[in-house]
Amino acid sequence: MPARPTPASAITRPTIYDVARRAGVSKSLVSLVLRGEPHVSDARRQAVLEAIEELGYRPSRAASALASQQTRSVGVLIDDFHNPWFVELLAGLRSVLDPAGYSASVADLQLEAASGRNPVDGFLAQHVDALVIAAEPDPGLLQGVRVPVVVAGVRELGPAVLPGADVVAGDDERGGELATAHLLDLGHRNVGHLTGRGGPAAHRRRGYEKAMAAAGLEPLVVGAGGGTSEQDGYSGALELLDCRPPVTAIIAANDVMAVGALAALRERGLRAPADVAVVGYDNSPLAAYHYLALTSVDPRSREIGAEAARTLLARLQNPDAPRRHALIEPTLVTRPSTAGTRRRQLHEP
Amino acid sequence: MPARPTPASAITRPTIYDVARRAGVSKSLVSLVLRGEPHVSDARRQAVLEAIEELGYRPSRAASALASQQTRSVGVLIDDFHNPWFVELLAGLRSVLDPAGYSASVADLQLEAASGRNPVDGFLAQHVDALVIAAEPDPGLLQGVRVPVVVAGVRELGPAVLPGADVVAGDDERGGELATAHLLDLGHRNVGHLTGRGGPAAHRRRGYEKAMAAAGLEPLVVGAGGGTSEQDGYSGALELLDCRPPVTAIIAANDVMAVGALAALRERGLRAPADVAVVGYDNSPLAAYHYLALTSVDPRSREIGAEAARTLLARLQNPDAPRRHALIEPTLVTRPSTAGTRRRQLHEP
DNA sequence: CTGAAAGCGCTAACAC
DNA sequence: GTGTTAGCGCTTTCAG
Repeated sequence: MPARPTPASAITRPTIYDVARRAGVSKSLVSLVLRGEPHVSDARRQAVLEAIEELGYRPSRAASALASQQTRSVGVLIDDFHNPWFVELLAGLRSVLDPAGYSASVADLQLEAASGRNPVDGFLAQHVDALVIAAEPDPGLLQGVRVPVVVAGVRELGPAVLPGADVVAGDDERGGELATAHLLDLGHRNVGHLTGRGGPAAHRRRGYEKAMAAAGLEPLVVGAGGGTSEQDGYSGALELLDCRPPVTAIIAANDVMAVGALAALRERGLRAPADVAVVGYDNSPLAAYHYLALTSVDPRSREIGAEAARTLLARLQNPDAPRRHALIEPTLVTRPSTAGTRRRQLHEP
Repeated sequence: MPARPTPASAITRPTIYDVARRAGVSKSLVSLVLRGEPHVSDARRQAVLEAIEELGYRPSRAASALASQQTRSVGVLIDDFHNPWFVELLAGLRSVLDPAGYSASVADLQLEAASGRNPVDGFLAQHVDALVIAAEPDPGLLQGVRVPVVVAGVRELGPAVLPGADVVAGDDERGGELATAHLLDLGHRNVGHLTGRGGPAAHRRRGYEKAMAAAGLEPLVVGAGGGTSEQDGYSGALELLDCRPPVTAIIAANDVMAVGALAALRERGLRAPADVAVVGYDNSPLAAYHYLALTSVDPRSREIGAEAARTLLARLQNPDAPRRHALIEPTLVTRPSTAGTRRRQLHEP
């Protein structure tokens, strides 16, 4: 039977076979060179490399995946592309995955949900070798997943929904403590906290409460069960400012809420840090803007990503290794929003 | 020769063959059902669907791509994940691509460059059926690409680097005019502009200059050749504020620069809009924060994405159709940063 | 160290 | 309408 004619629209790309002929070697040898096997003579390796170059050859991932039963790709499930913390996470992941020859395929849970599809199914159809979950998805989504899973950044998900998954997360509780300790050090006593739904917010809140209790102070929390947007931070902060005695410092569950708090202060004719100090969480680009200059807890997302990738690689290597549960230590980045002590000037150097 | 043993780590997923056996039909029939062909009896179709359900069968994209020579996927090249304008673009793209059965694979130019790889090569190895370029990549990257390309959002790239590519972009020049006209309407005469490198900034600037000229006013531009970050906006605005006569309004090439301008105002003891009105571009989430409340030009990125996807589908259908070059009309979103006229109060409703 | 040969799971002719 | 069959481009034994 004659070969099927290639579709008119198909671009006939050179195959491993063309490379082999051009280099005067066999197909297998080309495959060996591509995979970086050491047992190939330099002369032939050179010939193959040149042929690849001359032909503009690019290996077909589809063919290689089909033959080897692995794609050397991992699916990364992000919560929401709007929330830029994932960018650093991704950079960290790739810094480890790339050298190991793995590629990352990214999906946004919000976007997928909006299209009514299951992002995990998509990854599975793609035959990803493993999954990184950097979100808090509906538990059902992960049901029946048979590839290794690493939960990155979100501490909650681990033991509950995914008994087998490794977890690499920021120590949000520690971060909450850090922020609170900083304010207490500055002499603040009436420190309020803006929280919201979700695992990370809950841990941050716990850290705050722990540090307050340790100092013998009464915690003052607002926003539990609500959202974590700028609007939520704004209305929560208004609530906090109406408390008596008035708060002299506010810790927000994230930077965006902290920006909302700044708006609330302004609306009340107050300034940060002169009247009320403000601390955010995430150390996002927002926090560094001159106009905002927020002291913020840095969860070190890049580290989390890199560690998650290392964990993944180890798991791929040894599926039966004991589960890992790593917590990355956050750091505090101080900026003018908490500069000096109370009643100091706004525009610090 | 005996079948090669499946690797220990491989998860043996059901194949089309298993489904066929289970449903009591042939493999081809299963394939037909999957592709939604109409010429299949309802009884058999039902049987196949049930078998698929029972087995938890998921078609292998690798196999299907290899056999059909098309992946029904498109590569989307974003400039920088930190800049969230791509989120809306992507949502627009997917709103059209999803129903058509295409999936989108996203890469970030910055991140790829950092790993020293060529994102376009990655897409090509993945055998994407088409490319959406939402960035201004090094011209060399696109050399020798043989799949259809649509340039989305960036007007410059089109004719110059990619003679064959369709272009769907925001009308940045119009946006610049819109912003300027708004300020002129408000009675401003000394309107300064913060610009920077890149095609979009250049068009926005041109719109500004055109509108100023039409009103018989002298344009005042700062930052040409520089960056477009918050820091650049900050230092540029400082420069603008030192001009004589002093500006009463500033148009920034994007929202982030506008935030930098706000910081510069504050540092000079000025306020927006009471002393100086400020306009951004992109209508990003930033602009909507209470604390910033920036009037901003909305490029309607979601529309751009949807239109780009439509263009792509049309091109895939008919490779020889004439090139399209669509410009999406931007809108202006007014907020307190330009509220009222000059010398009015800050906190508008 | 190299070459031959057998599929990976699926699609798309073609014959039944 | 339905079954048969020959590959898609690559990896991977296994024999030279």
